[in-house]
Formats: sequence, structure tokens, C-alpha cells
Amino acid sequence: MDIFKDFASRIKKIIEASDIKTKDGGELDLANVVVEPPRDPAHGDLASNAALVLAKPAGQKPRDIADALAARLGEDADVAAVEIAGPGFINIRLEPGFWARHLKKVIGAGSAYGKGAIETDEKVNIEYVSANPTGPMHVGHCRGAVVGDALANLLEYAGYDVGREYYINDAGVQVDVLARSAYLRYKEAIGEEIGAIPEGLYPGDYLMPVGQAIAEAHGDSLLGLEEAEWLPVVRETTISMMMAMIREDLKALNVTHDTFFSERSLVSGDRDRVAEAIEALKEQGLIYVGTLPPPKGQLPDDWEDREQTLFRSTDFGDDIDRALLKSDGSYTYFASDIAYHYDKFLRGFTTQIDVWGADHGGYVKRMQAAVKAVTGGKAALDVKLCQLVKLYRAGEPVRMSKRSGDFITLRDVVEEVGRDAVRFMMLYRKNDAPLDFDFQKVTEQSRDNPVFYVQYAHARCASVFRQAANELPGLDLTPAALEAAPLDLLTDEGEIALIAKIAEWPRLVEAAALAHEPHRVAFYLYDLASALHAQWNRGKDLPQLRFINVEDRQSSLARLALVHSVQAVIQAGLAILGASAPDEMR
RNA sequence: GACCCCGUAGCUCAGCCGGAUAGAGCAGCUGACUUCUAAUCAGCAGGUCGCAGGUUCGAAUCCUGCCGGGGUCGCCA
Repeated sequence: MDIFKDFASRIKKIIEASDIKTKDGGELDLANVVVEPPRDPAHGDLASNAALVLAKPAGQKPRDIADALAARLGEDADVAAVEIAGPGFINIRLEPGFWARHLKKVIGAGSAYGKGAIETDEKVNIEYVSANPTGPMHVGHCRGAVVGDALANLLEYAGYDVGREYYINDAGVQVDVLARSAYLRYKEAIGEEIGAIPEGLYPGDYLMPVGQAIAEAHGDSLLGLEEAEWLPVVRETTISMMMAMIREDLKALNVTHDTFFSERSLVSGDRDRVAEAIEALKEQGLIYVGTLPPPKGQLPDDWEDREQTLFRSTDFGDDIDRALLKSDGSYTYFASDIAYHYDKFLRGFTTQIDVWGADHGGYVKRMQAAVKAVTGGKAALDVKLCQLVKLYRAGEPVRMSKRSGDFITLRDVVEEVGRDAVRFMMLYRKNDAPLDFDFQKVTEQSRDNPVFYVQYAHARCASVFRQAANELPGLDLTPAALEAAPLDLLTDEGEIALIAKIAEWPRLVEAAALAHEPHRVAFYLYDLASALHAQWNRGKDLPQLRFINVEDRQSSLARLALVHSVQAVIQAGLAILGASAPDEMR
């Protein structure tokens, strides 16, 4: 169904059957031979670099190879013309009938068109959000959440077996601080005067309901206890309430996970998975006790040389070896994280993707080193770093002070601009480029706003079908009828351009999935929407090109088949991005 | 000091595994609404792809150095 792959294999067959060989008569490596959509439509429908990549190993001039391939390619029934251009590109022009046949296949495939573009049984794990359960999600979390969720959708669509995961950082000192903050709110709920929240504790109001819930459950029974006694109780309630809140936030953004993995669970119960992971590394001789050199440049105030238990991450490309135990003997975050990624591997995930904020960039090498080491090179970790999102309102930066607890939450943003707009805008940029998010622009209904532009294209398709039902009463518009439409009536260059754009969909899905880049889907949808709007408007200058023509039911049917396919692809693409595809926008 | 990301039109950004004359949108200018919803379209103008080397038949893309912006830097998470 991917015409580019189809023609690439046709060309490869021609090469294999030809007398083009390496200089010493061997078989050529055809891995780099590709067929692509040409940059300039004047170059035809398909372009191949075959002659260029084979010239050197074959020891022949590119144009000579191109000539030989072009002659054979010209015999293909689907090929109307072959031209050799530039340094040796082979440009192919397809028979008009080819596009009609291709469109028929697209319609026949229905919602399966483009799906499973990659044939694989590989299990991919994507970890995203993983926000500390210490409060509501703020805008900073938003991008990673959307990127991870859309990437998961994309990989699933492309054919992978995808696990979507959230790592709950419920161990370590921060959640203890959280628990102490909640304990204060508990005392408040009991009726004690607590005054101002002390420096170092979480001041947010969102802990008040937690305090009340604890008061209702325990009365004043926790008041006289030592911290060591009440802390585990308070912590557990608090974390579960925080996670409930976070899940609500994620739901508002249409972000889903199928596993919430607790950091604490690594060491609770009868097993210590962190120790097991460290043991696995130790068996390979990758653990030692030693000291690290102090960082160059500004020395931390409290620096002192100290012996530590270290992982030899430098053997796997890291800049420095990394500590696994704190001075009090407890595990570092890194040690737990190794165990977690090891656990993912043991669950069968050989491709792992983590979506992090850019401020964790310094953590990438050590984690990749750890995954490589602990899985014996059988699993690989890709990390998608999301750059900062800067908020604007009508061009003016929105100020936030985190200290006062007065930050803009994810919920605020979703409620103000809507889920679709947030998701689309977060994906309308590469994840590693900073993003300006303007509340005003995002809700604007214009071409400046790609969300509405793409959704409107979908709505326009739906509108055409509503209109067709009115103007062409009795015409069968079911998919089966559209598939059987006389599609060879689609000969206008704008119509062919639309079919060609639709034909790029499986290729786009595959490329975006392999690169782990969901933003490409958003850009593709924008292009496809643009091609549809263009063809629509041509119908105003040239009424004979309008999708619906009451005088000509047959060509109307063919065009409706085209519109149907555009609509289906936009719908599939928006679903990957996690945005809705409205039938009407008024 | 080290490492990571970024640098493409006035602005915001695409550019797929190295390919042809580097593309969109916005802003600017010129046009198209008795419509299948103008929330749209057509056209014009706008570039030393940060700088300098290198690899290559071919570099915005790969390598090295430099400049500029952002981020990170032993036990936080």
C-alpha cells in the first residue's frame, strides 16, 4: 500500500536482474536505494536516487546506470514516462490509471489504510509524565504528557506492541516532605492553629482536602505519635490522593497510561529489585567503590571527597561514573531507575523510550549506559527531551511564581483553550525545540492556527457529504459504492495531487514512528488540509471541478470518494495526535 | 571547565537515511465571497541555512573548531 516502497522494490528487482554489479562482480548493496516524492511536482510523481548511490560501488557513471534502469522501468505498465535529471535522478511519471487504482485500494482498506505500516512484533515501552506526586500538574508537565501519549498512539498505529507507563516517584525525601506538609494540614483540619506554612514544606491549598481526609479517617489519633509512626500512614494517603488528582488532570488532556509503576514497589515486599539490578551489574564487574573527581568550574560549597559505590557507566559512553548509594546507605534515584528499566526489560520491552523535560538532559547518558549494561545490550533506550513551554497572552509573557504556589496548572490551560488546541500545538513543534504558547492565538480561528485549519478541513469534508445527500438524492454514498466509483474520472491536477498526498500517508507513518517524532504527523495533516482547501477553492473559479455536480453524478461520486479518503486520513492523523475530528464547526 | 539541545526569510518554524532551483504560516503588497461553511484560496515580495574549515560526484543535513542563546553538572527527584 506504500507506493514508494512498491516502486523501490520494482527498481531493486530491475537492478538485480541487470548486469550492474560491483566492480569485482559481486552483488550491490541496495539498502540505500529509495523512491521518494519529488520535491518539485514538475519532476514527476516519484523520484529515485538509485543511480546515484550505485555509481560508486559499481564504478560507473550515474547517468549510465540511470539510462539502463530507465529503459527497463519504462516497460512497467504503471509508468507513463521516465526522465533522468540533474546528477542522475530517475524521475517517474505514472499512468493516470495508476492513481485511480491506488485510490480504490485506499478506500477498500478503510480504517486499516496506513495502519501497521511497520511489520514488527517488537514491544516498545514509553514512559511519560512521571511527575512527582507532590501536587497538581502544571503546564510544564503538559508537553511531555502530550508528546509521550501521541508517540504511543503513533507507534501503536504503526504496528508496535506498546506499553504506556507512568513511574511514580513515591520513594525518597520529597514525598516525606510532602507527607509532613499534609500532616500540618491534618492538624489544621483537627482544629489546631498552624500559622504560616514553614519554609521547605509545600504551601499549596491542594493539601487541605488531604488533611481533612486524614482527619476523617483517623480522628486525632495521629496527633500524639512520633513522626516515624504517623509518616508512613500520612504518606500513603497523600500519595494516593495526589495520584488521583494527577489522573484526573491527565484525563482532561486525554492522556492515558496502562501501567502506573511505583518506585517504592521496587523494594517493598519480599524482593529488593534494586539490589537485584545492582547484583546483575556487579556480576559483570561494573560496580566498584571509589571516589569521583570534583566537578570542574564552580565547586559546590559542601564538597568533600568521599568513597562511594559507583557504576562504571563510562564503559558505556557516560562522562563520569555514577553513584548508586547515598552516604546513609539508601539507594540513589539513579539506582532505583536502573532497577525500573531493568524490570521493563524483563517484561519484554527491548525498545524503551523515556520522555523527559530538558532539565534532565544531563541524565540521559547515564541512563542509556545503564540500560545497555544491565540488559547486556539487548535493549536500547531513546530519550525524548522536551524543551520549555513559554506562555504568552496576546504576545505578553505570562509570569508565574512557583514559590507562592501560584503557578498555572495543566487544568487551567485545558479549561481555557480546550484539549484539542493544547494537544495539537504541543505537537506542532519538534520536542527538542522551545515552544511559545499563546493563549490568544491558540483559540483564534484562522489559518494562523493550525488546529482549526486541520479540523476545518475535516469538517469541510463532512459538509460536502451532507450537501451531497441533499443535492444528489438517491446516490449511494456508502464506502462500498465509493470504492466502486469511476475513479479514472479524477484527472484534474489538483485531484491527482490530493491522491498523491494521501499516498504518502503510510510512508509518513513509518518514518515518523521510526524517528519517534509525532510532530511529523501534525505537519503532514497541515499539508493535506492545505491541498484539500486548495482544491475546494479551485471549484469556485472552475465550477466543473466542484466536488458536487448535479449534472454529473458519476464524476461527483468519484470526487466524493476522494473527499472520503482525505477525511479518513485526517481522522486517523488527528486520532494519533489525540485531537478530535469534528464534522461541523460553526 | 565539561556535557546536552538550539541557531534556516522581518517574526514563528518545517526540511524525512547527505541529493535537484532550501519550503510553510504570520506580518507586507495584489486579487477571488448571489459558495459544496471566505474559519478558505490564488499570486507578488522576502535567504551568505550563525562563522570558518573538512569529508563527498553532491552538505541546511555528516565531522572538527569558533561565535551566540538555553539547559545540566558527586548522595535532589
